[in-house]
Amino acid sequence: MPIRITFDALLARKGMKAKHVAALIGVSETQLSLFRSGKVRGIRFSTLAKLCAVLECQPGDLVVYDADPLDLQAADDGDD
Amino acid sequence: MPIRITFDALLARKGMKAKHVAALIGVSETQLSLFRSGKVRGIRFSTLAKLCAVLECQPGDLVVYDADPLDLQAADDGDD
DNA sequence: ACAGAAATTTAAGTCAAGGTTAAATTTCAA
DNA sequence: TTGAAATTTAACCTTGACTTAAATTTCTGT
Repeated sequence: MPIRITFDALLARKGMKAKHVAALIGVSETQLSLFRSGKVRGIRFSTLAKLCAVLECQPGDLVVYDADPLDLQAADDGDD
Repeated sequence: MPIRITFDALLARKGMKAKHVAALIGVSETQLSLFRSGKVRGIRFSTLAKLCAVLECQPGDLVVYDADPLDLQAADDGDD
């Protein structure tokens, strides 16, 4: 999966604990952990917005794309 | 919804037509149109990756967060 | 003004997965 | 070593990202 979650860097920079963030944005620790470790296949904008609000960041600070020349060929059949 | 889709700017910059992008990444024109106009509430990373691949961009170039001081208060009850 | 392409919208439907709670296990820091 | 933080698994619920189809609207060129 060429989409990588860069959550830890933000957390560290803000000096916050995941548990605290989860409580602040009203999401379960479970889900935040799954997101954090790249185990989710998508995200709702409502959740993304809350994360950005709490961490005072942009979506691009949480989710990045690792370019891969094979992505375009693989667009038709199933990827990830 | 504080998440805003900045798709049109990219499209124009690349000089591509939405129909073409839809065909390239294997997504319906319908869905791309809905995404483009901010009518979807989330996105799968597989789709996001394909968009990034075709448009040669980062997630942050497609999705931005408009900071709103009310977001944190609204985190508990329903937003969007 | 006309014609065709591109884009939007609505509707109806499928189903993957984002989300939850609960509980056990593992990791981390004082 | 002891408790808090984090991870993982499982079972479940519900949303909504997707699809196709078809009608309508907007855009573009001639």
